[in-house]
Amino acid sequence: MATRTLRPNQTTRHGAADGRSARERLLASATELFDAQGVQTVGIDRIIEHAGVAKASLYNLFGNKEGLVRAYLAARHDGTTARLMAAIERHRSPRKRLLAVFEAQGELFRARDFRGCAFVAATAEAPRGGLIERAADDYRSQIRALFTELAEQAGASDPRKLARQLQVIYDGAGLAARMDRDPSIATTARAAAETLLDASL
Amino acid sequence: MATRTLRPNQTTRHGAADGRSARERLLASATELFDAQGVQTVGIDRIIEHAGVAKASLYNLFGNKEGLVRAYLAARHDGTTARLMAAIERHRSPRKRLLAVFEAQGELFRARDFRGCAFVAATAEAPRGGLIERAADDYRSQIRALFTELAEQAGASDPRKLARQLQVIYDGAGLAARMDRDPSIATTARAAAETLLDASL
DNA sequence: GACTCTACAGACAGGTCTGTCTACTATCCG
DNA sequence: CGGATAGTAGACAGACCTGTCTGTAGAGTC
Repeated sequence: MATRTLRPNQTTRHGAADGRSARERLLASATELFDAQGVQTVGIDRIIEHAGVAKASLYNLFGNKEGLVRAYLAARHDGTTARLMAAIERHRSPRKRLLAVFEAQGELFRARDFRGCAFVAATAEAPRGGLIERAADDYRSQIRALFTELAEQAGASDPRKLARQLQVIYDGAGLAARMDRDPSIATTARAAAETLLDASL
Repeated sequence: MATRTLRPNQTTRHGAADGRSARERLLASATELFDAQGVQTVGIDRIIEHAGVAKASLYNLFGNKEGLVRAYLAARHDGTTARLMAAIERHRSPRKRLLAVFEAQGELFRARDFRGCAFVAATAEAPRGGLIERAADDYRSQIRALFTELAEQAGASDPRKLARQLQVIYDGAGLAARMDRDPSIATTARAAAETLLDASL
């Protein structure tokens, strides 16, 4: 009874022990594995083993694999937008608020386990027109709306055009950071954003 | 014997009939399916069925699935760089040559079957440090060298910095075109590239 | 005509995948 | 105590995966 802690995420039934519920452990496990190896590559069995959770729990909680993927993407969506908003809120001047997005992105890149945008990876092999594509569309339109608002407040003469340009840079930086395994691309992206902002006034 | 043309890619042995060898048909089939559904999702069986080729031929010609993926990526690499070079060579002025890259990219986006950069998709679920990642690295460093050369010739004060910025835009445009299913992003990218070029002189 | 090369057809092994199902159990709440 | 809740363990079906193997056949070459 005392010697029960065999695996890191082990628990004494009912999701107690480390305080995390089966749902939390599954989501954490899925996030880790999906990020590292991709949604298609990682199977259910590996996720539940790593989480120390029964397969039935996964299907009770998420319905099927796609449900788990959606939850994983939703959590990422919320986390990323929260991060960006927090970085923006640290500044008053519209110019600094806009550029703060690219600084927050740089912090993300520097995280040791950064493996690129989850939506980009997930949609690469997902069926077209499915729920995963929809989740990605939602995420992207939210980011675009954010850039449009920031561009307006910064006084761009054509805020939509600037917003599109900024999103291209945001996307490109995220992609380059992953493909080249080079977080320093964020400073390049910030500089480019600044130049485009100046030119748009 | 006369009624032998059942499937589109059917042949009368020895790669004759439609003139394409087993290798060509496999590569065309793999390209079509990989582009549409992803490297992990598409299995060997579907490729050979679609190509009208025996499984043994695939393994004789490419060794294994990874070999086929590499050939697919190599063909894409050559095709894309050739396209870009051709677009560049149509102009004399260094400025126009540089911007021609983004115009060529726009043409690519407008192709009906555009599904984003194959290297981005393939590396999303490929094992790290493997041959696929290597192929992507090669491709990217070649594109970077191209941008650096164009930036030098266009008279940028810091050609490397401009090249990195341009590659970010190039990457971001390709990603946005796929994710948003919107080829018009190419004109946004071209405009951004022009602004950055002007600012870099 | 014999030989070699290239290709086809398809069975097969061994493994992995998702998703379902049965049976059991610890904890909490009333 | 007695149920409800939330979980565990693991067998199982059915599909699909990669890769190997055997056998056959057309076409060019000597």
